[in-house]
Amino acid sequence: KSKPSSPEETSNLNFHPVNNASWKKGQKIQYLYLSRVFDAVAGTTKRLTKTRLVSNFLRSVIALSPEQLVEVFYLCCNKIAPQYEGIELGIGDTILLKAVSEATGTTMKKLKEELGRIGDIGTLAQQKRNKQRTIFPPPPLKISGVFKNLLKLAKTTGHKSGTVKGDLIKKMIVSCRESEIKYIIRCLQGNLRIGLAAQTVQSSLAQAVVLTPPGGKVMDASKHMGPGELEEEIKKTDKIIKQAFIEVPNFEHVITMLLKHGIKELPKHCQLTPGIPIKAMLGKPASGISELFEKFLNVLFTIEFKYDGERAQIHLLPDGTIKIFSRNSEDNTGKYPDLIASLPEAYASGMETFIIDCEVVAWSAKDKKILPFQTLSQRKRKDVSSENIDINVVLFAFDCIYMNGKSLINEQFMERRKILRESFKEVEGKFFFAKGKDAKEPEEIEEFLKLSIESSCEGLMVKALDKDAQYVPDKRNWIKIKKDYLEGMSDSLDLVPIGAFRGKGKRAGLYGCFLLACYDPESEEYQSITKIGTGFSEDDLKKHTEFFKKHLLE
DNA sequence: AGTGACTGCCC
DNA sequence: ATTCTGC
DNA sequence: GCAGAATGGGCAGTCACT
Repeated sequence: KSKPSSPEETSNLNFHPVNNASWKKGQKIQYLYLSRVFDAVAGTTKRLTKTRLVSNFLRSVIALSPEQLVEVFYLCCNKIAPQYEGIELGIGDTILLKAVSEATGTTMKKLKEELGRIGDIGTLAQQKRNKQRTIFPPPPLKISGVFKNLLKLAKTTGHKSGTVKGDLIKKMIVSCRESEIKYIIRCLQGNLRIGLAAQTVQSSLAQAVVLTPPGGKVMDASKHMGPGELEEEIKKTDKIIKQAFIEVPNFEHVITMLLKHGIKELPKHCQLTPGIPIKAMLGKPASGISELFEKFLNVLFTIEFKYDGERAQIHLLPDGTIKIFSRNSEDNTGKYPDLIASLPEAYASGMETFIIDCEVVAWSAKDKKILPFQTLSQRKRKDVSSENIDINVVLFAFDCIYMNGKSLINEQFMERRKILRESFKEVEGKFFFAKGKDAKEPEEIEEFLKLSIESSCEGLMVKALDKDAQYVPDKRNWIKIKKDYLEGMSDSLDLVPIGAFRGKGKRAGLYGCFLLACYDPESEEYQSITKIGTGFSEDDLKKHTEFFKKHLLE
């Protein structure tokens, strides 16, 4: 109904990755062009449209500037490096506000005031920036320049790093045009907030390489395809690309291999490798035991204790090195030298390689009992050595993803569990298997849940054994049962809202969360207990905001 | 050297 | 982590 | 049901300031 506002917005049918691109072969791509795509993506809620918008841009990058595809991809995903490399920006809202304040000549007080209404530092900065008069046009920001600056920000540490970082951000801000400033800032916040993230960007890449294959002369492969063939190709390619990112969650590696070897050869070059963490398989909440039987009708399943600790994916590399990764693929190797020292007691010396999935739990050696999460969280995280360990820990292993050179992710859990149990043995106070039971009856599950709570666990994990029981990284294919989820079993508190905080992003203009208190009759005071910000429908939020606006005390 | 603000990462 | 929402 | 974006408490580590 409306004319396309940018080349990238035109449909696949009409889009030409070279003729419709805003830049020419061999040029550095301006960040402005990407920010225009982001604007278009933000302008729709339809994921198919978002995918098409991004894929058209990626097609131009493939056709004109494949050497910049990695950086473009990183910026679309709002990341700068693989998680396991531990590269952090070290920039939060406070530093950003300060930079915006200095770059636009607005006082912090004024900015904070307006931020309450607008709910987004990026949008706020854009408004302030548009009011400034620029004497001469700043040099355009390039994608590679922005990306390099992000890495530079991450590398800047130590004394006076705050000032250096602030100056670099300000320098970028003053070069911004149109909505660039908004996305630079949101990028620094680690929150693009345009309804675009990893999954959609990966789908966009798949669509792009089908239509405009890397290294070729074909600009629009759909022209040579029969009806339905394009959709089929895209579906197949989507699967291959996503699998590649699952097995090697390193954008640079996957994209380099994709450009070099093409989509068909990609799986060969992106395989699960000890030393590179994969995303964890997760659980989704069940609200009752009956739910399990609906889901696992005629399917074997098992129930395991859900330990209250920290996830640990442990790798044995061919050179004998052991590495430990967190739930979010952070490298926690340096945090647990004690586990690394003791783990070899749990397997035979002939072991070459493995990846196992465990929970690290705080442990009282004296009482031989597990301790609460709170205790574990007090453990040192850096420069831990055997002398300065104050919080003792123990492992509970529950899955095996890789064993002696062979990936097990496509094996059923029944088989993986068998390999885990055959390859490891329990070591008192150091290494245990997660307590489990292949229960069949609701009563048995109820009983086991009770036992888990009494044993200082959070509840149960429920896992299929021999059907649809592969290890699927990043998917919530397991089921978790905590007593809080169950009707009548959760602890509840009657609290009174005594304060509210303005919402951000899609909650801008509303109260986004509330401060709750408990009345103490002795002191005749309301004592604050906690904030709460989930469980509200959009309608609830609107109503609460209207209501509380009428009852403001200050 | 001590302290508080800020950030990132666990859940 | 929990929860809601558009597709 | 997926993907994304709101939101929570609480800890250790880092850096600026005194």
